[in-house]
Amino acid sequence: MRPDDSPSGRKRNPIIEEARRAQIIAATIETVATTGYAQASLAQIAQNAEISKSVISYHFSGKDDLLAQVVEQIYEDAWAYIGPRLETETSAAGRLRAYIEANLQYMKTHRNRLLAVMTIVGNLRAADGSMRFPPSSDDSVITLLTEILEDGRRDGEFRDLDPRVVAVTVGQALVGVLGEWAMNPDADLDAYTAELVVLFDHATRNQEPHPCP
Amino acid sequence: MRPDDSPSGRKRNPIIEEARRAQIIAATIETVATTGYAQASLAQIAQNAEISKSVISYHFSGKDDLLAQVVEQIYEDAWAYIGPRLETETSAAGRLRAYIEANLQYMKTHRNRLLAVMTIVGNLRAADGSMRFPPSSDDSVITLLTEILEDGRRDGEFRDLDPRVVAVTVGQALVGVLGEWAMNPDADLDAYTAELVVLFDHATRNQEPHPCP
Amino acid sequence: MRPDDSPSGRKRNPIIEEARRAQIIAATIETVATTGYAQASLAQIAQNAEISKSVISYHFSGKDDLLAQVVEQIYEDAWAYIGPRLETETSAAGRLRAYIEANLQYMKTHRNRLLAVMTIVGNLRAADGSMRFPPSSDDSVITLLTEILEDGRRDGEFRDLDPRVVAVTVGQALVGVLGEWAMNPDADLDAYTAELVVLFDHATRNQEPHPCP
Amino acid sequence: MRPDDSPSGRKRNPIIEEARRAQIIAATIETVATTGYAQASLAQIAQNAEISKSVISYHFSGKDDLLAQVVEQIYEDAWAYIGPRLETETSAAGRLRAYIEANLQYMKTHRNRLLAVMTIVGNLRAADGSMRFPPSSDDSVITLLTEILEDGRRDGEFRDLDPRVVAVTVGQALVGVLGEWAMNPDADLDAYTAELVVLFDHATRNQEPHPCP
DNA sequence: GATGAATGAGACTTCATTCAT
DNA sequence: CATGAATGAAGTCTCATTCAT
Repeated sequence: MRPDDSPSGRKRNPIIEEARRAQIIAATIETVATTGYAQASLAQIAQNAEISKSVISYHFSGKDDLLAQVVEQIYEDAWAYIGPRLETETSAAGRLRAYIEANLQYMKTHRNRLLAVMTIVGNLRAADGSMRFPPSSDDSVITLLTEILEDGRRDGEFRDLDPRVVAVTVGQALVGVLGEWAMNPDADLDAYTAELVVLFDHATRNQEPHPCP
Repeated sequence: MRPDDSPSGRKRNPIIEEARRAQIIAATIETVATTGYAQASLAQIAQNAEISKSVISYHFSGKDDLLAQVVEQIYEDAWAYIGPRLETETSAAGRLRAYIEANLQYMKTHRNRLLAVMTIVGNLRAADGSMRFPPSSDDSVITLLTEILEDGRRDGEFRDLDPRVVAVTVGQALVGVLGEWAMNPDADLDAYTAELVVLFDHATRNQEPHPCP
Repeated sequence: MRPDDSPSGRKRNPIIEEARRAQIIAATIETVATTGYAQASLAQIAQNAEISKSVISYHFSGKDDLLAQVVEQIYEDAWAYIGPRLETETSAAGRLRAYIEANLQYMKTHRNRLLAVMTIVGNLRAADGSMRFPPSSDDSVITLLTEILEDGRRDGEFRDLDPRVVAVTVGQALVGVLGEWAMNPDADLDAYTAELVVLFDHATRNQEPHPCP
Repeated sequence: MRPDDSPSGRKRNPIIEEARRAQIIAATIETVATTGYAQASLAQIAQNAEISKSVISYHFSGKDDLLAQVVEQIYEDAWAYIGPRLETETSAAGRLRAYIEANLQYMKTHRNRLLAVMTIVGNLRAADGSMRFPPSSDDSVITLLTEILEDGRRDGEFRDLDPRVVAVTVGQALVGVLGEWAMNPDADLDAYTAELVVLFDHATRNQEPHPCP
């Protein structure tokens, strides 16, 4: 039974609780990133965390719950890094560039989180067989990018593009570059970042006919 | 044990052999696409194929072998459709557009193959835990796109882009759009295709300053 | 460890102690009656009692101890109700009838105790696999009924029956009627009671040949 | 997956199949009778049967399925013994006596089946917590006895009794005597049988006032 | 060529129990 | 006196694989 379900009103120790949760989530990220979805059994995770299997059952209601919380935790964490870096930008193009750069920077410093989130998102299914997460990018990311692109188009910064298609493309381009880097850690992710920024600048910017003298 | 290894005195019947192989692969595609990687047990696949589990073991050396052959079969099949459609194009931009269109068209008519290949590629691992396939796009696809982009840049059709980064981006953009459509079959894939064509045209084309009269 | 065994310097508080014991036993009866033996885990019981699992371990030396005490408590309670109702009877037949009626009346007003005791008695085993309680009826009940029947036979009230067999039969007949009512709470337990009284009156009474005039 | 679910139309070997089924059921009866419900794990059963645990899963869809089939098998078997012994009787009283005698005789020669069926019936629950079998006696037994009693009452053989209550009482009396014997194998079951026959003869027979000369 | 049957490893989960606080 | 946390054993079940037929 999860502690939350306990009707006891007595003291709990949220610090230890949270510490264990974090430890288990970290071990899960490590295990999933290293061994893949199918091999990431609770036994492996517990071994990596150097705890007993049942501790996981004690803190999470099951394997699916654990994996889902891992993804949500990473999304939250990533957004805590990216969000502030968007607010300092004034133009839509600036925010688009900032998003691309911040996203790649975050993942660059958290390779295993990237691998774990990609793996889990692509595999975790609900009981009815439907996917538990949208593929590859959080829905809120697509929404955000769509808004940026709409803003830019309305203000004339961007050409007359389809915001949603381009948003999806940006999201997947990031995943693509990250996937390349995931497979080949020696790839120059900074160079990729720079190139992507230029690419989407070209792809989105409004190219008015030059006023000829 | 595969028949090839068996010095059995029986006559081999390559026709039946091949028919069974195809039947099993088809059932695997169906099963993986419908139920996901984890649920695609040999039992499920055999049930879909209306054969006994042991038949699979007879024709394939194991589950991994089966899944790998499924992917290779689909790649082969897709290329048989796409390849000819590139040859009629003369410009690099034309070939880039043709690739995007042909790829999406093929997947549009083979939804389950798309789902199966995405699922397997993202999950199948070698014994050492490393991925058995590059993520999301066949290496040969990236190579092809890289060549097209290099040609275009050399000939001045394209701007001074990084061919590999853009190639990866194109590949992932396709996967992204396909992923969208995979989740929401009602999405207008043709509209997405058109948008992608325009997007990458903008993203790659050389925008020389207009010669003013 | 039970407090009795602990030479702790703390003051014992027998009032709280007993209150907790009663609360836990009540929750156990409720849980066993409602969910069955296998589902009656300490966690479930603790949840029903709105206490922590460890409290149970503190007051009882283990699950088996708890269950055994539940049964003994119910037997004690039932006898406190039935006993006085026998003392007012003078004939063996009257005491037999009174026992049947009082037993069924007690269970009628304590349905969950009935269910709990039937469940536990039928399942709780000693370490060597032997049953911890005689099946369905307390030994002392059989002894009591046997004595009543012996008295009645000796005094000529009853026919020449085998006291023990009839005693067991009475006991099981009660269980049988209660079982019926346990499954179908709408059954008319009072009608059953009346019928049983008549039945065992016929079954036991000495039917001397009528002295014909 | 159970073989029944296999869509393969190819040959099955019902002989081996049935032999294994019988072997597993026998081992289950043995295990449940000996160790009780809670201790009768699949591991124990498999060990008694000297097979692997998974063989059980192969032939039965789960533990509940196995236990339910054990009960049904025993009921069937018992009826195959009892049924013919009723048909030779012409009076209701004769059939009542024959049922009592045949039932006890069957169980006397199959002590473990008795113990197993009592144990399983009292414990096996459906997913919603409700019992899977009526307590202590098959419904069809109660129905049969009720019919016999109704017949006897209609024909004037029996007094004006409540057929259902008496039927339940007979059923439970049998269980009671069997329970006694189950606990104490040295008990004289034949004596019990004779006593029960007399008891229910007295309890049911119509005692018309003797016609005095 | 194909199959039914069997296997053993390993998966997830639940449970009664213990211990420091 | 009570608790939250942790444990390890055991439970049921699924799976890929093998083998005699």
